[in-house]
Amino acid sequence: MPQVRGARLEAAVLSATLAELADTGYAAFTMEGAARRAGVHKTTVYRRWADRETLISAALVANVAVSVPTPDTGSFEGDLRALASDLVAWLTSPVGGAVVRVMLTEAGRLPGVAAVKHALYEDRFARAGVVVGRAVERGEVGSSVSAPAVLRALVAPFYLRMLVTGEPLDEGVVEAAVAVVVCAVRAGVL
Amino acid sequence: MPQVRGARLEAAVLSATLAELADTGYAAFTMEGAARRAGVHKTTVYRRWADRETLISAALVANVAVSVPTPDTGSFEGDLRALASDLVAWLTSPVGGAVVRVMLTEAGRLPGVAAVKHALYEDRFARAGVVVGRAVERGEVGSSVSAPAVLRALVAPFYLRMLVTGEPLDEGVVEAAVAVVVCAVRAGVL
DNA sequence: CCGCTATCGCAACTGGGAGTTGCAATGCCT
DNA sequence: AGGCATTGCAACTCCCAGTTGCGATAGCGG
Repeated sequence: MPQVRGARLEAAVLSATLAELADTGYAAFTMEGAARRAGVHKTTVYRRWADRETLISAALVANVAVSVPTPDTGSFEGDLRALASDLVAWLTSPVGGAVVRVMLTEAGRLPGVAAVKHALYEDRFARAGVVVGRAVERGEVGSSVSAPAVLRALVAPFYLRMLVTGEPLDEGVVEAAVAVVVCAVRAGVL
Repeated sequence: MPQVRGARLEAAVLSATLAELADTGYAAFTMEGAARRAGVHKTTVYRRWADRETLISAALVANVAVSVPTPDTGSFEGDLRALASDLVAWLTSPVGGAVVRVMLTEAGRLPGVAAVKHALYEDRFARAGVVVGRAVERGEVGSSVSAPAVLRALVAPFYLRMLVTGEPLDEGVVEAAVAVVVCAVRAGVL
């Protein structure tokens, strides 16, 4: 068993941390468990990350999806579908699911995590603004449509299923959400 | 300082447990902290509840809103508004907010809590079924409307704000949610 | 009013995980 | 091969979960 060190070790520990979080949850997470899973000694973990919260924050921050391209399918409905599909794919992926779940529950109290959350939302709302703006230019929707309201209405059902009811997420849910948003926008209630 | 015992003590400990959960969160919750807040010794807590999880489950179960009357305002929109307002009032109350937050995050793994959650959802869906059924009888909506879909669409925005974005919950949010649902039902997409 | 008993407070204990320290071992770069 | 940074390891303190035995007390019936 060759001793691993440096960047490979760091990546192994962060990955083990995420796996451990997914398995046991935030409350039952232990530094020793993560170290053991990474095949590394506890002291080594503490040399790179000050404490439990710092390690967990780092693992989450390293795994949030960064800038993906803003969809441009040529139609408002197509763009909404693309946005929704991307989010559902992320939420249903093993890593994404674990990251979001932990980030939105106990770890949301950690300042580093809160900052990343905020930046992520800024990005998402900006993206929705671009999509809505193009739809307005095309004359598909009125100029009074609120982009944040559209985004909230679009994603709310996914988080409800994931965090509250525990119901599964599939393409049918995406279609339903898109249909509701399109209908609400046409009726002028968003 | 007179020694408290019996039923009053039990109530004090459960209340302190909820307060402690709201303050520190599930992960940082300690039996000694809850006991101290209740003005009671740690041993006494362990005599009534086997362990940490049992105590937390008991505190949550004792504080979930039990059967409230199903609204019957005479109109579909009025009933939806009543359902939504009740939920928002519960979510924004100190006790309700804490209970829901803890129940939907880490404590959801506890079997006793999961059972209560399930029962609560059954009740909510049944209530929504009654409201939709009456609207169908009145001819306000088509008979193909899905009551679970209506309920999900109605409540999703509240949980999104509470658990994901952290945005405030007020009557404006209720109105917006009701408007979207009414519009979607009329368009036949729910 | 007094004693009986269930209940509570308290101190002391084990066990495990957080976080720290000093030292020996090992990998990597020159 | 030598030097240096990094890792492994053992030993420590501290805090909280959970347990035990005993002394104190409240509220009960007589």
